[in-house]
Amino acid sequence: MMAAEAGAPVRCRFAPAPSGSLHVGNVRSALFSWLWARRNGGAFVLRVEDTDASRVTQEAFQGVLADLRWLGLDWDEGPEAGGPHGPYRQSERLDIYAAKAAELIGSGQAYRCYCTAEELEERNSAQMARGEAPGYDGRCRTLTDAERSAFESADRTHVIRFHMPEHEWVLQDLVKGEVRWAPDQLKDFVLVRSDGSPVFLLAVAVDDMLMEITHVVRGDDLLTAAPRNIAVIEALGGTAPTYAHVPQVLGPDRKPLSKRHGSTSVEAFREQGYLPEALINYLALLGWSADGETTFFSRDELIEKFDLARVSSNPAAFDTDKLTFMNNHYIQQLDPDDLAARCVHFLTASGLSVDPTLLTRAMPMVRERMKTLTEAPELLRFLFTDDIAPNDKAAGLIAKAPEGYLRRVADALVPVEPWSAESIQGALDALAEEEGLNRTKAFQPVRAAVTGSNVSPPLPESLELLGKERTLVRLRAA
RNA sequence: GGUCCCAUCGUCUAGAGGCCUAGGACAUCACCCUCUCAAGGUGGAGGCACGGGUUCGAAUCCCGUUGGGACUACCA
Repeated sequence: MMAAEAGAPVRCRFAPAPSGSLHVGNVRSALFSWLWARRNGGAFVLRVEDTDASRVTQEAFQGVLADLRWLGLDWDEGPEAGGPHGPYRQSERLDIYAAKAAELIGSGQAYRCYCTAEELEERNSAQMARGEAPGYDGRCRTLTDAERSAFESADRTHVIRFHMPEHEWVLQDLVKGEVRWAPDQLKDFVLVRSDGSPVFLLAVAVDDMLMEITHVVRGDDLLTAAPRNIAVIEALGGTAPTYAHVPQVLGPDRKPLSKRHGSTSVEAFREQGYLPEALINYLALLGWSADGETTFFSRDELIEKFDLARVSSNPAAFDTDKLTFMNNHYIQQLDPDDLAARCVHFLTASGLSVDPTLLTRAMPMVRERMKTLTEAPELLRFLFTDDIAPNDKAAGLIAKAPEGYLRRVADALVPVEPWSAESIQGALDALAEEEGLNRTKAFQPVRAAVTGSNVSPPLPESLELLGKERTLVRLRAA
């Protein structure tokens, strides 16, 4: 149960089940693992736990890879990257697990167990009744050859069960600290099912050992699996990695985050207009902090500052408001070309035909107004369609405007040259003064007539981008 | 039931015995700025779960209680 020898290159891994898009809780584990690898100049290994092949589709598998790529969590070894410890999909490693299971039987550290489900259940409840910790009692551990063949000829199926060494287990966890289990707490467990398929406990141990993983960063729901992982690795003559069990990510109700809480997948956040930069920064701060003061970290700063030893051991609730705040911050950081490129998808998805040049020019006036990219369409709609039927509030504003005001605005704008935000504002202000209107009263009807909404980006800038022709047409139509 | 993990503002956290009349951020409230909406600025309210110890001194150490969570599978 010793950590990998000091000085050895750090190798971290992320081992998701390919169940479609990644859950943000898993992403945080992946991020911490990735950061630790990068921080130490080590390798990040991606391994896919797809032994439950029946439910794994190629699409789900690709979804996981796509999520990691979108987030910028690149892997040095794994599917599509290759590496010296492949294959990296567990479904392609079945013969390896079988060989290791046979090896354990050969060395007497695992055995065939013929107990039926009914028998196990019966003995379990008896243990419970006696106030003992339930778990396998070791009955088949000492079967004689004769007893074994009797079971075989009676057509009994068997599993391969690991003989858990009966001593105290001490785990030095990077996040949880020292955790101990008494000798009678950890019972013999199944390595291979009766149909010959490996169980998670076998596959993980074998893979972590063979892939020479030095640090396992994963959710603390697996904390009690650690001594069993370690036991199997040691039984196979390997050196167990160091573990870091990070607490679960909770929902607003403080229950472990799940689909129940709405969209929690990377794909969902992407579709809701969140930036990978924001998601990464937010997730990094969920359970970790550099100093308690700093909020924004670039990727390089995270790599430089991240420390598993500073990861909090208490569970954290996911707060969409804070993520959204960070998203707005990162949107403001993007240059117009980049932001525009990221907005295109959302604009076209809502049926707008986008002029790329115009879109880029519009970015400076909307970027501090967008909390998510999904807000781009409503903010910029007026630029990319001429169907600008006023909403209720806009209609109200137009109705309340002084008689003929919009026509006079149009007339006042006709001579404006050059057609720039500055000169447009000058013309609008001059007219407002003549009419005895303050800016609110003067601008709102124009905004309503030109954009169809009571809310829009700054008016003079909007009119500049829209162009004189379209502006005048809309004013006269209203 | 048993074992293990966890417990600072609503939320994320700083805090590793005196620097804490507990700091920062999100959210919230007020004000400022202002052509709408944002963004930005200033300020306010808001917390050490409870009870015992240890100590000159505890958010920090120990024990207990309470409350969450995980595990206890031929799930992972």
